[in-house]
This record gives sequence, structure tokens and C-alpha cells, in this order.
Amino acid sequence: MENAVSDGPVPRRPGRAERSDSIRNRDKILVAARALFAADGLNAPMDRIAAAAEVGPGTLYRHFPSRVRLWEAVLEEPLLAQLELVDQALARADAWAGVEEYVLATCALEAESGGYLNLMTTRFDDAPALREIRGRIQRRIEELIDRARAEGAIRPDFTVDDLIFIALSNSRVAEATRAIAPRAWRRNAELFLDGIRPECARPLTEPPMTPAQVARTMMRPAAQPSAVRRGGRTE
Amino acid sequence: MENAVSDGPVPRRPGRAERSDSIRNRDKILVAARALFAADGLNAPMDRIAAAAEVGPGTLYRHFPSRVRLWEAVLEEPLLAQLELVDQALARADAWAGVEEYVLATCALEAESGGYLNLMTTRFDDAPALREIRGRIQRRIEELIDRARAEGAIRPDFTVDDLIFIALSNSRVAEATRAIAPRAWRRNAELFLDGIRPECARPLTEPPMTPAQVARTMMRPAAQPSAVRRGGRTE
DNA sequence: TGTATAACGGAGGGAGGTCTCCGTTATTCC
DNA sequence: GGAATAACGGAGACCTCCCTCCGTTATACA
Repeated sequence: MENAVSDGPVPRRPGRAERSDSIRNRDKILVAARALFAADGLNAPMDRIAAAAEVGPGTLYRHFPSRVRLWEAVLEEPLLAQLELVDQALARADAWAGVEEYVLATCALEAESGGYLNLMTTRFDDAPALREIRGRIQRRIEELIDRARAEGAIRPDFTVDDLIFIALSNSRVAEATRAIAPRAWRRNAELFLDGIRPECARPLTEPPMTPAQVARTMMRPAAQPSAVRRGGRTE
Repeated sequence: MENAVSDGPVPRRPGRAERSDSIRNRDKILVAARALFAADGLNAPMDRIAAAAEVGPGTLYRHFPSRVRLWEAVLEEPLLAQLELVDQALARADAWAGVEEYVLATCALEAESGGYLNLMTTRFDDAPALREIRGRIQRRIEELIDRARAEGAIRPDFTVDDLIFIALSNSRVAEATRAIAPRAWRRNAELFLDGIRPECARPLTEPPMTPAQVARTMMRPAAQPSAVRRGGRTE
């Protein structure tokens, strides 16, 4: 679907300075993409993004030869914000407070971003830069959960990999309620948090997913239900 | 989007009996639709459904003038199964056991259906027959939850309307994990159940959604993220 | 200011999907 | 068996989106 690795950044002759209209257009495209991704999802039509940026499709594709490249450029900033969140949570002395803060903050970020993030459940297959940041984030999250479990702040049978559940859950809830009850996601997240406290633990009949399964569960940036197929009017 | 109410069942001259090939084709279409909806989601291409049924597009559209009409015909059966589930749950003497059984059973139904149901979160705007069944189901669920709360089997701040969370959550989790860890949904559901037990209740900072909000939160049968727009290849 | 050249942008080909029109075919009923 | 007629089915008009090609335009540098 995406042209794999071959569509990297456009090479530029070193001797010449970057053209001002090029820089301007690139910025206009990024602004438009952010807006449309938030409003219409990560699969907003490329042509429409170009139009919103007041730029021809050709220009859009020169700057970002594939949709993935555009995602990369748009998502880097929120990903770094996410990294910040985990670090703050780890800095807290109380392990449970850290978990709680992190879960709520990350759910909030997702809910308020207009729903184009899904950062916790995104794979970034062809975007090594984003993957690298994600890797860092995941290691920190693991620390956070391991510490909480070691201290008995969360139920012993809860694993990092179970966090995918609240991520998936929150993204759906936020998406469905955003326009109707913008804070409803929080109630869902709090119910989840109550369910992972040690005093509530009743035996789980299903073992946790393995990290490999979790990785495969993550969506590619498209973040679409597998239900939706290519082509045609879809809704 | 859909042709509102004008595309009802096809009128038939009373004098004549129904043609055998017509009946046969209608059945073939339903079989194909069920299979494709399960495999590819509720937006599987109409032409592909027709092809799978070994029928021309024209025939498909004569039987079901719109996608919604096809949904109606396909979804009635699983909806009735759902009604059955609630009744079984209500029949149990133990209120908590009833809630638990219902939540797990309905999550299982959704997860195993190939994901084309989303019955608990579907609105059926243009399908009065389905809406009617849903209404019955909802009243029973309300009994179930009220009874459990009255007996102290679930946390006092939990309302029927909060069930939308597990429905949304489960549909996303099931969808994302079906191919990778077909039972993972159950772990998610059990964590949720633990979170709604009375002994786990910590104060929730957000009030429950109102029934009206819940109703508006439900998806139309398309069950698509608002992200997806009309037209063209969407993934 | 002139020129080389990179960037622009839009027309348009290709792909996939929806839905209809209408000549052909299968059924029902007499 | 023979009409009358409802049902069939597929070609094709039309749509949206993706992405490229290439004549035109803007910019940087001498």
C-alpha cells in the first residue's frame, strides 16, 4: 500500500538554499493536514488536504511522497508530548498515583486531540523515527507498571500489555462520545482504573496477551476498523 | 445518506404468488451478505455481495433498495438472540451472576460474530423493526442493572447507561484482537466487571451520561469511526 | 537584472464503488 | 401450452479518491 522505504525525504542539491515558497507551502500543508486529520481522521483525502492548504496535489506529493510521510511529520510532536507524560508519571513518588496520572493524561490527550492520535495503539510500520520514540515510551511505561506491581499498588495479574485494553477502549469511547459528552471518556477510564486495583482482583480466566500479540494488535496509523474496505462511498 | 423512509419493502401486486426464483435469490443474497458482513464489515461492497450471491447488482438492489434495508434483514436474527441473553440473565436468582453472565455473553456474541454486530451500540435509525427489538432489550437490561444495584451487587454509582462503555470497549478490543488473540476480549471484559463491583468503588469524578446522550452516542449501523468520509478508497 | 532551475499546480488516467436502465429470461396462471 | 409480466443481470454512467506528468511560474544566485 505504501511504497515501503523508497519514499524518503526528497534529496536536495546542497549548493542551493531552500526556496521560500517551498517552506511556506510545506507549512501550509502541515497546518491543513493537522486540521483535517483531526476533523476527518487519518485517512482524510490527500486531495482535500492539498485543497485546504491551497496547494496542488502535485505539491503535496512532492513534499510528502506518501501518506505515511505526512503522518510522520504531523505525529512527531504529539508523540513527544506523550513521552513527556510518562516521564512525569514516573517522577511521582507514589506508584499508584503515577499509573493513575499516566492513564488519565494519556486518555485525555487522545480524547482531546480530535481523535487522530491513537498513539498507544499505532504501529508506524514505515516510520522509523516515530517507531523509535514509541519504543522509548513503551520502555518507560513498562517501568511504571512494574514498579506499581512490585509495590502492590496494582493487581498482581495485571501486565503492561493489558494497557492496550484501556488504550483501545478509550479511543473508541472518546471517538463515540466526543461530540455528545466530551468528558465521558473519563468515567470509562476511572472504571478501568478501579478494576486494576489490587483489592478488586478476582481471578482472570484469560492469560494476558504476549508482547508480540500486543504489537500485532496495534493498528497501522490508518486506525480504521478492519471493517472498512477500500473504495467507494463508505458512509 | 440513506434514502430515509422512501425505500421500504418492494410493493407487490396482491393477485400473484411470489416467484420462486425471487425467493431463492433473496435467500442467496442474505447468505452472502451475512458472510461478507462478517468477513469485511458492514460496508462490504454491494457489488461484491451480489457477486457472492451469484446475482446481478440490479437484483440485489430490487430486493434491498438500500444498504440499510439489507442490514435490517441480516441483523434481525442476532438481535433476537441478544434478547434471549438478557432474559436468561434475568432468570438467574443471583443479581451479580446475572450481570456477569449478560456482559460476558453479549461481549462473546459481538466478538464471535465476526464483528458485524455492534448491537449494543447501534442505532438503526431507518429500521423501525430493529429499533423495536432493541427497545425491548434495553428495558430488560435496565431491570437487570437496577436489580443488581438494589441488592448491592454492583457499585451504587454505576448506571445502565455506563454499559455503553463496555459495549464500545469490547467492540474495539474484539475487532483489534480477533485475528491475533481471539479470546483477549474476555480479559478486558473481566477487568471491567471487577471495576464495577461495589467493593472496588472509588469516587467517579464524572457524572453518568444521560439516556439521551447514550442514544446519540450509539452508532448508526455503519459502525464507522466518524473519521471516515464518503467516497473513494478509504483504506 | 537575467538566467538556470526547482517548485508549482492542475488536468487527467487508473482504480474501485454505487446504482440504474433496459433488453432478456424465467415463472405463474389461465 | 401460451401469454402476461415480474424478475433477472450486466453494461455502463457517474462518483470519489489516488497519484503522475509536464507546461508554467517563482525564486535564488551571479
